[in-house]
Amino acid sequence: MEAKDSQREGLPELPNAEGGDVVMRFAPNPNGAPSLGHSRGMCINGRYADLYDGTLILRFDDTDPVNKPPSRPAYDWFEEEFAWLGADVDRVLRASDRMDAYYDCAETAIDIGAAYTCECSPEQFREHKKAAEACPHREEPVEEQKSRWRRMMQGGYEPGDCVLRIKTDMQHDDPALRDWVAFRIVDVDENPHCRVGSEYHVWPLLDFQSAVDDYREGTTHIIRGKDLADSERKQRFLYEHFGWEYPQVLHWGRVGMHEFGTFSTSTMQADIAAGAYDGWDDPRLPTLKALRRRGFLPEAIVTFWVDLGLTEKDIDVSFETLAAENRKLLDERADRLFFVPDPTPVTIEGLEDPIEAELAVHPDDTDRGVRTMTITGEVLVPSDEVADLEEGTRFRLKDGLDATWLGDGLARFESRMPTEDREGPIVQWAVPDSPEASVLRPDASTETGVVEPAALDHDADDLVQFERYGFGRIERVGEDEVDAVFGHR
RNA sequence: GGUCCCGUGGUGUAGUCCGGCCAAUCAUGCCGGCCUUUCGAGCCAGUCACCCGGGUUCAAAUCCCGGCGGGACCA
Repeated sequence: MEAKDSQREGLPELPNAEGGDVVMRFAPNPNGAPSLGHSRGMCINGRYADLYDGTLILRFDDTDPVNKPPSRPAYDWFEEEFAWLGADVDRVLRASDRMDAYYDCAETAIDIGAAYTCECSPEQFREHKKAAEACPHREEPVEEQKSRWRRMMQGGYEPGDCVLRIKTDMQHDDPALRDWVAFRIVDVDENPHCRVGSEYHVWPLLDFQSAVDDYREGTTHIIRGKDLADSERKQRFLYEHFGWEYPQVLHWGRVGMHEFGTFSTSTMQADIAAGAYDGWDDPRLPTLKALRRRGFLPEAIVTFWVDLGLTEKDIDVSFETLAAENRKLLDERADRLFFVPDPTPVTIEGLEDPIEAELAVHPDDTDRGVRTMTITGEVLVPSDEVADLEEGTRFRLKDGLDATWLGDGLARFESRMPTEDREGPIVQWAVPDSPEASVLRPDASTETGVVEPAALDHDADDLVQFERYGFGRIERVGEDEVDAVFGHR
């Protein structure tokens, strides 16, 4: 590492990682498609695991079938997006596969007097909490606790009638930490879990499940949102009961993006269900599916997050910053194409011979060849580019010819390319009978027009630049038409 | 109301732990210019910041105290 006054390169060092054997985990709830927000966790955890040659775990914390019910396809989506972002996941775990381990821990906790079963109603316990006094169940003998736990496990309680609590400190300054709930009973007939159905009705809460898994998997470093700062304080009580060593924790603040607002998966899920969006890859959504669809490269997303680093500030970043990262990469890679939105015909008068226009596939790399289009007298141009042209104005059909606007869909040929000087605007164009094209815009509207024939040589998923229009991704290439999705300028 | 976290330009970010080389970094944005067979890229220039007030010190973005502001969790 460099001296302290040097500019930071990449991520800061992980604290207490000298000994190697770094184990990082990314632990989402698979209740929808991974969002840009999730990708922060994937990128940063992935990068650290890489940097320290450590282990990277993808762990699904899917133990809340009621409030944040996981969704079946989301598990695969997370694995796919993780791979897309270029991270090597060493292990994939699902909390819902590990219920026996949580139960084992619960029983041990009861045996050693670290946990107790509590039949207080939420209201009753709130009173105890407020009064900083133990509830009557806390001090009952272990045998009584075990028997109530058995009753819980055997289905002898209704949801809410009994929970398992971890003993902390009923006088703790922060009431939220006083004897927190580790397990509760769930009505799984009403809320079946998408993977294990109604097999279990006693479910661990996140703080317990996550703590146990972090220990069992040997997690050395946890990076999580500072909204979960209380989790650490809660979990430390559990770790102390068991004599475990708590991992290093780093926090980051909430991230929002001006253009998208929230990254909330639950909100997106609800909006999609309500028909407000066409699906998880709707271009209006900040999901990785949508961004990929718009032609974002994983490297751009990784760089974007690494640049932001790990700050505890709550920040609102601009989509433009992400687009700028992507543009840097795409500018070099994307082949150029002519797209003419909302075309209107223009007749060029005074053209004696057809003009063969040569268009570089990439303006900075002649090795990539040219496309040719022949202008014979009529071209298609974007309506709004000629709408305000005054009669007598010189303009240029880009890479084609210079002409003078005569109004009313007529223009007079002046000179072929290349010419010495240009005056007036540059206008995009296509030849008649060009393939039709549609571009899905970021607001989910569709812009239709024509595209140069060379577009038909592209394949779905190719990333291109429609000159003077923007970067995007080809979504479908048909016999004589092309669908694309707009990414950004 | 309680507990905790955070305050550097328009947006992010480096620097804060270990005070001086910080009249403060880099990116993005914006403004202007150059270049240009793209409204992309590139080049040049400009714009804009250490929340406030005290204190310590020869010296404070950096340490201390007090405000103010924002956020999270809990109630």
